[in-house]
Amino acid sequence: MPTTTAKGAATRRRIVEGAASEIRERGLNATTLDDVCRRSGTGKSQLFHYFPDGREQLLHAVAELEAERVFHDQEPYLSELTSRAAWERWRDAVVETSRSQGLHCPLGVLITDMGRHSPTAQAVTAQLIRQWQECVRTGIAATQAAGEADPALDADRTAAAVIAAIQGGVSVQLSTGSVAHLEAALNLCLDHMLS
Amino acid sequence: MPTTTAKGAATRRRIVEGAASEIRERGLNATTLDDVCRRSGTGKSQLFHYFPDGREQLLHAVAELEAERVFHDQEPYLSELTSRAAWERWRDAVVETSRSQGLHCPLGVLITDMGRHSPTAQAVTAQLIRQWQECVRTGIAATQAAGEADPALDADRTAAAVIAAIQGGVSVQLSTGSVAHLEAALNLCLDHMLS
DNA sequence: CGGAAATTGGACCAGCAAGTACAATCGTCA
DNA sequence: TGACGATTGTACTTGCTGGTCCAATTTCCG
Repeated sequence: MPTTTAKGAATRRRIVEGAASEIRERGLNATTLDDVCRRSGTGKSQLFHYFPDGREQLLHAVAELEAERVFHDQEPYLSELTSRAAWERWRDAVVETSRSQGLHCPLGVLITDMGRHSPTAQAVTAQLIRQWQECVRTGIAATQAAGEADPALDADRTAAAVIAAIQGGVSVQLSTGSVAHLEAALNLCLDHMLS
Repeated sequence: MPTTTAKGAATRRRIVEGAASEIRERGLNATTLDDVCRRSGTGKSQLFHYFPDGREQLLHAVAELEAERVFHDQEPYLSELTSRAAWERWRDAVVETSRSQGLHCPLGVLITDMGRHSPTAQAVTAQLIRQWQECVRTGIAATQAAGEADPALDADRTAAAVIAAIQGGVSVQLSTGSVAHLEAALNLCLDHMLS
């Protein structure tokens, strides 16, 4: 592994981001390394220079980038989940993000496309799920502490259910194009928690 | 399209079932037509004889088969959903099926793998979702009529949430190997409905 | 400056998978 | 039986994709 300069790091970044865009827009198995090179204005020699293990290694980097993006999108809402109004803002943000991104949703791509085939990407998604669920769990506990949520709920299991609801809504959206299921699932979770 | 004899129909069936097994066990993109031929004890000439449009057409047939299988597995439970005990039996059946099939779950394969890439398979999954959701909706309405479920619930939206919960639980399972999210999501739905 | 190391371009290779060609059988029905 | 269409085996073609090679060029740094 040669030491890398600023220029090299920039190229590497262009490659990863180009790959992420390409995968989001056209799907994982439809994306070839040549596509990535064309998109990022590089050649295969660069790609294999920065990712000596080839496709797998690049995919791992993409998975990390997408995981970070998903988490980053949620963060501003996740930290303030204590009131019903805050939960509803968060729900609206989730639905709206999913609607506007449509099939190009990083979460959907990450979990449904990448998660299964390469074990390395699977580790990244598992980590994302854990981290995300932990944030939701914290929000639920805070809402309970604020007296706005049913104190009898198991915060961790409920958080798991919320994550599954989102994931399921997104999956259905990927098949049908409609966010109705995502909305319904989130509404049910919120209604159950905040009563 | 030549007229097909009994022997031909049997061969065709073997091909579709072989393809379905192969896809369930090894994933969609890892399954080649040669794999399917080897598995079903046929050759490419048969495959293209019965599926002149090749891979796409075969995938469509596989999607139909899997959709039917998913629906058929649920059917005995879906028709008797009126009491809490019945809902719990159904939940246990869903979880157990998903657990035992693990990564070989037809539903997961169908929606997460096949649904997106070929529009024809997408139509099949959309149909499956509609049909399934309708059954759940009927069960919810029946439970409400029996006085065991909250009558204020919108049966259709609730059914949509339940479908999303299952789908999400299965998706998470495909990434993490654990059915905990599926269980949590279904439990939340049941708790919300039956109170 | 000047050389070593990093970076880049682009041709090339090997293998695999979808799809084709075609001839050889098999089955059925007049 | 015999002919015609359905069925099947095999070898082949074609295109693409991940990955390699190597020489040219740029960048860094004493």
